[in-house]
Amino acid sequence: MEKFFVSVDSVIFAYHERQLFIPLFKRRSVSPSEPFPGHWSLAGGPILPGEDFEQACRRKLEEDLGLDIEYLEQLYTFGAPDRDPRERAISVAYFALIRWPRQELSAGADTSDTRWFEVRSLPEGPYAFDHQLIIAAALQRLRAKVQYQPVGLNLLAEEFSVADLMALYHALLERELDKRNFVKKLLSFSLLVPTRKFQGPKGRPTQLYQFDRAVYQALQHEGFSIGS
Amino acid sequence: MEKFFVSVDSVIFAYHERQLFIPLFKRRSVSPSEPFPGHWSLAGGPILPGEDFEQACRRKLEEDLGLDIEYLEQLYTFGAPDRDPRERAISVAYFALIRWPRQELSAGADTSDTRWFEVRSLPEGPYAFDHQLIIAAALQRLRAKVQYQPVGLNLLAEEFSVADLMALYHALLERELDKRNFVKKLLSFSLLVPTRKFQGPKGRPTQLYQFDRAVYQALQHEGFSIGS
DNA sequence: TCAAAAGTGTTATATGTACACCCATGC
DNA sequence: GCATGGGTGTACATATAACACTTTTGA
Repeated sequence: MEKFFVSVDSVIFAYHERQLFIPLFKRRSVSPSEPFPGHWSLAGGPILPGEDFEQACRRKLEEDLGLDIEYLEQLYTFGAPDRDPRERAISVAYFALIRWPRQELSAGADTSDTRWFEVRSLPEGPYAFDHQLIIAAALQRLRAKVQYQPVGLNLLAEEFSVADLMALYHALLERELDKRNFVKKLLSFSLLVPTRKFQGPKGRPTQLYQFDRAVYQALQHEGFSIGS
Repeated sequence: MEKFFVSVDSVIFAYHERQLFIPLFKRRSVSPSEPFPGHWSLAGGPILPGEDFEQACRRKLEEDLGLDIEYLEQLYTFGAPDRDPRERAISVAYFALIRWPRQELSAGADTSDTRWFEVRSLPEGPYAFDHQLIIAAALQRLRAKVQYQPVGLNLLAEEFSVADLMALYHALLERELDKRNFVKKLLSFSLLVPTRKFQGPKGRPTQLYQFDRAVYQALQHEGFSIGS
């Protein structure tokens, strides 16, 4: 009976100024045995004894980024026999949604560089292990998810405008949405609760909203669609 | 860095006489170190070196049931620290769809009893490990899947009647479907290709169909819904 | 008064849903 | 001729999609 190395890796999404970002870590070559020095990689690492997968993800993200996770969902488990050049290793991948952090991110112990990449201009490479594959799977999942579930509670600030929310959908779906139909739909579910008006640097003030948590949760289970 | 036992476990679905079945194995107590003797368990076991998860699933199902798998999809990875009483072990769970086998099933090496259970009357227990949880997750996934993707190609015989297909949906969704609307929808996609008429023991002969593979595949990706 | 961003309704089309009777066969 | 299972169409309700101009503000 075989034993394998098991680690968790997380694809993290954060939303800022109407763009969607993923943080990637540039691996340092701390020891000669660490593979893929200088390659881009996800936040992740081994699971401690007694820890379950989610705890391991949260611990790693706290260690590497000093971040609390809003939402965590198991994505897929990657286990191609040759995915780690050293020996057989499997990765339980998660995808995480977070609020854009206020302060600068702390660099992790085994990384020399953390950078945020807009999802439509991810680096070409090189990527450590099969992390490029994992990122692609996470993006695909989030794109699918946005079509039949509410998304945004764990990415947007507490208060947000309809335009913010719509830009999130736009970033993911890469197609134009109709402003009027979009608002109409959301209001028809009473998913949005108006809070106050906010005057930006330019233009007419915008109405801010919060999600109605109960409705949000209900729609997560029942599903809905946003349409045009 | 920790190493864990890694195994695959498959929840298998097969459709026969308008009912949906899952095979379960009654564990023998071959050696005193094997846990859960006499408990119901899924087909599964360790992964061999050099084998990926899917290969391991297929090998196990061939060994245990002498079956070829039509469709295999990764379901979820279970890794609660206490799920195996012996030591830390994780299970990469798959769900499999197969055509109802013509001949009797062979009993596996480490099982004393294989039984097919209709999904609505699964045994109360006891189940080995967290296999009850895994089965519940698989059923939930198949129920969700049936709502937005075509299902049936890998469960039904090559030729089938609309009533067969509808009964499959009925078994999963546990609600009544409208015969007329059901046919109308499927024909509108040209998902069904008529083949020949079949005279059962009673009643009017029924029109048999095959799936149009190209349309089936397209709908798997695009998604669709069946409605009432 | 201009530029910037936000807000707002109506109509046509497509889709979904409800509903009941006749048909072909074997016995 | 009757019991069994299979087949079929229409009318109504709801949901989606397309579409452009006016409002509020700061500079």
